[in-house]
Amino acid sequence: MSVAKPEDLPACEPAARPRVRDRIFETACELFYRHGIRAVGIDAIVGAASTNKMSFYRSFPSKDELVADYLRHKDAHFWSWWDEVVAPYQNQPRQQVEALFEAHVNKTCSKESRGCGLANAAVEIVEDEHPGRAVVVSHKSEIRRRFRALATAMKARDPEQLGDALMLLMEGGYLARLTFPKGGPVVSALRAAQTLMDAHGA
Amino acid sequence: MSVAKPEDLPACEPAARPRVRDRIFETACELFYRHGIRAVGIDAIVGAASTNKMSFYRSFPSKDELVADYLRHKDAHFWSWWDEVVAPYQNQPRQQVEALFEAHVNKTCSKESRGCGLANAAVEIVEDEHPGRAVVVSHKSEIRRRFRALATAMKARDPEQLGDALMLLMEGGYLARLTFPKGGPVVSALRAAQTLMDAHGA
DNA sequence: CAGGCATGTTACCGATCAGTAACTTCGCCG
DNA sequence: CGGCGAAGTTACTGATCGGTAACATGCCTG
Repeated sequence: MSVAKPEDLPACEPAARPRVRDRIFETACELFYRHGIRAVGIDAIVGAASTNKMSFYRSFPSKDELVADYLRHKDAHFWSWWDEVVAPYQNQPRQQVEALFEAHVNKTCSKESRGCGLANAAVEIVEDEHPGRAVVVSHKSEIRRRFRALATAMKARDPEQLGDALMLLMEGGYLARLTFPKGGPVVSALRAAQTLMDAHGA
Repeated sequence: MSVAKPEDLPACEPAARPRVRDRIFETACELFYRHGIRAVGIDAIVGAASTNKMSFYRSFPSKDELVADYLRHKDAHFWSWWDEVVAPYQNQPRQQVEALFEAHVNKTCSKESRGCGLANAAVEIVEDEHPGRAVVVSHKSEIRRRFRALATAMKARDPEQLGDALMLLMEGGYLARLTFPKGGPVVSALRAAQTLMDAHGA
């Protein structure tokens, strides 16, 4: 592993892999999201990435580990999206939720959307031992935690109840997206969230 | 079922296949629901049903067609559940929705639950040509239609908006079930539905 | 008993799956 | 130029995928 002339400056990062690994990873992410995890094999990935299987296995220990990486990537991407959407409304939890739902509706209605990659993985990955399973579980737990925290911050009458309800609205939109070509019921998500927050006096 | 000496009454149904087909089908339904569609192969099904592949292909034209049958079965089962839950509350749409959500929460929290088989199929089946795809789409469309009809019947201020919101709550519960071992946010679904209906003056 | 039909058995097909070995080529840098 | 590492190439493994052919049973009924 660690090559780097040991004498001077061992280059903190492991030389930042040139490109093949990134090309494979990017391709895999798109294919997994668009067609599902089980539906996409290694051959399909390396084919689409214009490389070969050996180059793949030089960069990734196994498909399952690649899947876990894909899910970690989706997780990180999701939270940076969240933080970005929320940023303009410091200490305004209600506005934060509204911004989140507005952005969520837009994102989910776009024609490239296939819902939430993490949620889809929750359907496809059943085995507890799969390295991606833990990523999915902790992702969804964090969503619940954050919605409840927001509900608390906005002084809702029953914060846990409101937080859960908001999460259900969001997750439901992801799921519905898969069967309704234009998004379907998701379009009502923002107003539903507002109605709930109003009713909770927040 | 119907025995009937063949001399009279030629039994309109094709003699109601004895049992192998049913054994296979029942086994397949359980495996598909528990482990997912793509994760379960023909060999696994016939193995679990204590038969062999030939007997399978004498009863079903292909795996895809079996999957479609599985989904049609889930669909029929779902609507008979719905009608049953709703039956005691004729012309009381609000009570019908409450009964539906109460039953939904109970069902979804049970430890055998793996959410909604149709929704899970929406994740796994991406190809438009797959015979199961149409079943899933029409199932979800009908859910939306019914929720909107209920919202209309209860004279909600904005029936389409309320109907969609109720659907999102329900679908969200199915999805959350897959990551939260005890059901998670679903437990709040009934109260959320009530809050929404209250707010819509229904 | 004879016939017929539902089922079981075995072996196979070609395709694809995840994963590996051995060798060659390319491009960069000293 | 010489060398080294990253990448490409080809061929392969053994398992599993969906699906089929040919044949051997069993069992019920006429």
